[in-house]
Amino acid sequence: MRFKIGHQAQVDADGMIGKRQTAAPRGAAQRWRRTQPAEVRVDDLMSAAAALFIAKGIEATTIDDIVARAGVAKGTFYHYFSTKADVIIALRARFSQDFLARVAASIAERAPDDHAGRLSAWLRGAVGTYLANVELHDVVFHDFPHHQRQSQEKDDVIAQIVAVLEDGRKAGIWAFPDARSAALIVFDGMHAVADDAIVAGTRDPEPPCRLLEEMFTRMLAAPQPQS
Amino acid sequence: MRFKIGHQAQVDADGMIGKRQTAAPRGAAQRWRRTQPAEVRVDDLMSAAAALFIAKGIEATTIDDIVARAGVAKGTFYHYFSTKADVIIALRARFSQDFLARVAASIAERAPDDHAGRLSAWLRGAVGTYLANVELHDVVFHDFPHHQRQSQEKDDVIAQIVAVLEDGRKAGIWAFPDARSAALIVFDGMHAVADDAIVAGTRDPEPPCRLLEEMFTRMLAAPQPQS
Amino acid sequence: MRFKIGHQAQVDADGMIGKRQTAAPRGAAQRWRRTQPAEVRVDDLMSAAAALFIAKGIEATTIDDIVARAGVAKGTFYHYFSTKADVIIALRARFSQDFLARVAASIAERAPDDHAGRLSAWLRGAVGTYLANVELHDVVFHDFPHHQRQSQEKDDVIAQIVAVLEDGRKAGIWAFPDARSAALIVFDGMHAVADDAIVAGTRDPEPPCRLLEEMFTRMLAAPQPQS
Amino acid sequence: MRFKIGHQAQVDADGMIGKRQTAAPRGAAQRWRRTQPAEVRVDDLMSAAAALFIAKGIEATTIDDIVARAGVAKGTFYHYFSTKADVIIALRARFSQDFLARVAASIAERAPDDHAGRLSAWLRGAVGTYLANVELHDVVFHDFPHHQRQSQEKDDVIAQIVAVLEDGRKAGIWAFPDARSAALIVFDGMHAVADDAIVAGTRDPEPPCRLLEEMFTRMLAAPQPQS
DNA sequence: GATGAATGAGCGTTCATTCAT
DNA sequence: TATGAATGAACGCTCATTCAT
Repeated sequence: MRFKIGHQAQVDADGMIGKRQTAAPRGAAQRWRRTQPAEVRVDDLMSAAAALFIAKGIEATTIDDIVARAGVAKGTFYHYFSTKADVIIALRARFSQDFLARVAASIAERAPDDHAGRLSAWLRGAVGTYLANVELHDVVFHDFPHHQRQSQEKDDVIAQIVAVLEDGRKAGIWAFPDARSAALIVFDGMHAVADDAIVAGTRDPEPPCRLLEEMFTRMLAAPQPQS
Repeated sequence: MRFKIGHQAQVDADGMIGKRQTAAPRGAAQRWRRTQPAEVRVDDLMSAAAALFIAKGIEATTIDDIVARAGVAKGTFYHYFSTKADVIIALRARFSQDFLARVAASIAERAPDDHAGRLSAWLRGAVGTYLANVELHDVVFHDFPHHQRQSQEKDDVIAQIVAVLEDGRKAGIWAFPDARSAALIVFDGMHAVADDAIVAGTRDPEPPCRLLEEMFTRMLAAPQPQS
Repeated sequence: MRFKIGHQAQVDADGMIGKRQTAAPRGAAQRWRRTQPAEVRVDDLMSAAAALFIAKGIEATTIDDIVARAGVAKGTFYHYFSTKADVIIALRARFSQDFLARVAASIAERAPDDHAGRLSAWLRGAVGTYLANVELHDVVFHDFPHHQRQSQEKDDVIAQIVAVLEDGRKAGIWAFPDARSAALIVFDGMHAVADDAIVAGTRDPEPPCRLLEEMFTRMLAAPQPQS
Repeated sequence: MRFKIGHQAQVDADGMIGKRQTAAPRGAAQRWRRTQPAEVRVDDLMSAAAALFIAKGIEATTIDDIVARAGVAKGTFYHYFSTKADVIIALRARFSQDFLARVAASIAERAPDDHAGRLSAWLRGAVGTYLANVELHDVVFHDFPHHQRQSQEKDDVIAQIVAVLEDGRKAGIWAFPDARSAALIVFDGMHAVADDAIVAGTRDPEPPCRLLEEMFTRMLAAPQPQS
């Protein structure tokens, strides 16, 4: 099964975020057009860049490398991006949209009042997507110098978690002094534990997910009313 | 009050990590020595680099900038460091040593069996030091491309937290499925909340500290035995 | 009289190997084109480099010198050559092609069965071309560190001599234990005697040519059959 | 058997030219002296340089490399040599002295009137020494930029050959238009054929020696008087 | 839209050499 | 003699960006 998210990239059943595989290969029924729709060119360039960034690092990747891999001329790159940093920003946006979409899909499978289940779904969706795309994640979120402490991307994800948490609080099963802070701990804690799993060598998302579930369940649990 | 940590840097009462201010200016009683003890030269170079990295970013800082600020010739830089990246690594080590030392000092002020107090001390020491040195922290831990998911530096801090947590568990006041994971959540959660405080514009460590204390206290609390 | 050899360089009646002098100066009927055919740029760069190498030596010649003389930007140099050593290699190839062509032309003027004449033609062609281009020869064959004991260039020339010698042997006028060795002695002996002539101050090719002819004629002569 | 030549180096029975192995190792009966006799220091430095030049090439060898290998401080190098080129020149002189001495010894084994034998001895001595020391030979005679077409070193060897040839001419067994030219052909021809043997992969001096003997014997042979 | 030759400021790094001790 | 920290001019090379076609 394959579902399309946004218009730039797609997430397949394995949670891989990456180069779009056009169902109908270009040039099948028509002659090879040197002129491609902007969308396709942009996508080719971004995918080429992503692959190279992952393989050799951002700094070591030159525009020449990117255009060579994308099979276009140097000037073409500058038709679509004004700067190398531009591609990274675009890549970051694409990554985030996909992450958000996938995690949202994961949450949507649970009943609206299954708060524990929704948190668990968030964790499983997030860890799964993260583990499946660490290299790209690192490139767009860490290797890019002068990273922003504050970013729209992170804020969007935090908002997503906050929504889940607030619902649980309203239902009386969770309690916390500040939803945003709790969400931040959930988000960064998730990354920390997932990273550790990677270092440990396993890419099986189950163990870190269970761990995170237990820790955060305790952290968020509303004090039991005295009977 | 001023206390010396290690031999390369020092942390003063304000928690600032940085350029050593020599009490007795060099050359007081003697002629200006072109030749300085290696320690001093290295320190000068590192401090100059740190200041520039913070001010203009790593990439934008040239070796020329660094040596100009340190008041030495370009060759001298390469006498002590083999690469620009070398300084960053040295800076990272220095930062970590100082962080560790300061937090350790903070913990040491509490009684060995005051586990909650020790965790609180860790949090306050960590948040305080972090807030006081974010710029340098960012430079050495984020702006440097190809950061390591796994680093000795982080591991050392994690070990420090693990020690505190294990003590509390042995005392029966805390429970958690895995000490290392708990420590990772504490460490990265601390950064997340502190970062948020910075974005919010306040550098007062008190609010984030309280928040973290409450969240982590719940997360770690051992279930109350049924009476 | 001027005849073209290959497409990169030419040898004029004086036997000078070097900068192409375009008959019709570029831009005569058209506007000055910043963009030149690759051939022309490469040629300009190589000729500028050759002149400078001869004048100041390879090491002392900087890329800046070369591009200044060629009237292009530094980047342009690296558009066509990947390294300073690259130009030298190209220069070497160009030199050899020209040498080979010129000597071949000299030989071709003699009758195919005039073996002594062909050897003489080789010697005269070789000495003449060599004396006319010693400086460039030295630069590309001696001043370049890590010269190869074995080179395609030398082998090509040796093959040329071997062909002449073998023809003479088949005709029964020459005898030698090993054609390649004989050719090597002819080639290096030629250089040695020509060098000595240069040191002696004369650039008149006649005396060394006569000397070489006599020596090699004796060396190669088949023993006279007893009548 | 071991015989000493000059005061700087020695040639052993195998014809190896290289680092002096002091019979009585320094420091045997005495304490290690930081201060060494100038001779020893010079020798250590030259040998260290030679080894490095052979291993990594002249350009790639830095003064730091040399002093590190010789086990002295940088300043010490400049006590004994004023320039990197200086060492090469010294190495060249040492090489030539050894070459000359060894070949002279080889010749001296033949009777003064055994002209063919003396030429043969020269060839065998020269080829043997050359093959045994090609790497060093290349370094000091080829890899050094701006080589001199005319050098005292080469002239000395040429003079040695000239002496042999003239003796043979006076004895009436050889004839040639010019002794110096003949000697040059012998010298450079020897190098050419020896080089070819190296490329061919054999270091057995016998085959090239035989070849050279035959070629040069014919080249030099006085025409048989008509009976 | 697409090309790719040309640009040139800029940077990290090297290393022979000096000289105060 | 011997040291080795300090020097700093010099250089090769990079690469993002432009623009005429």
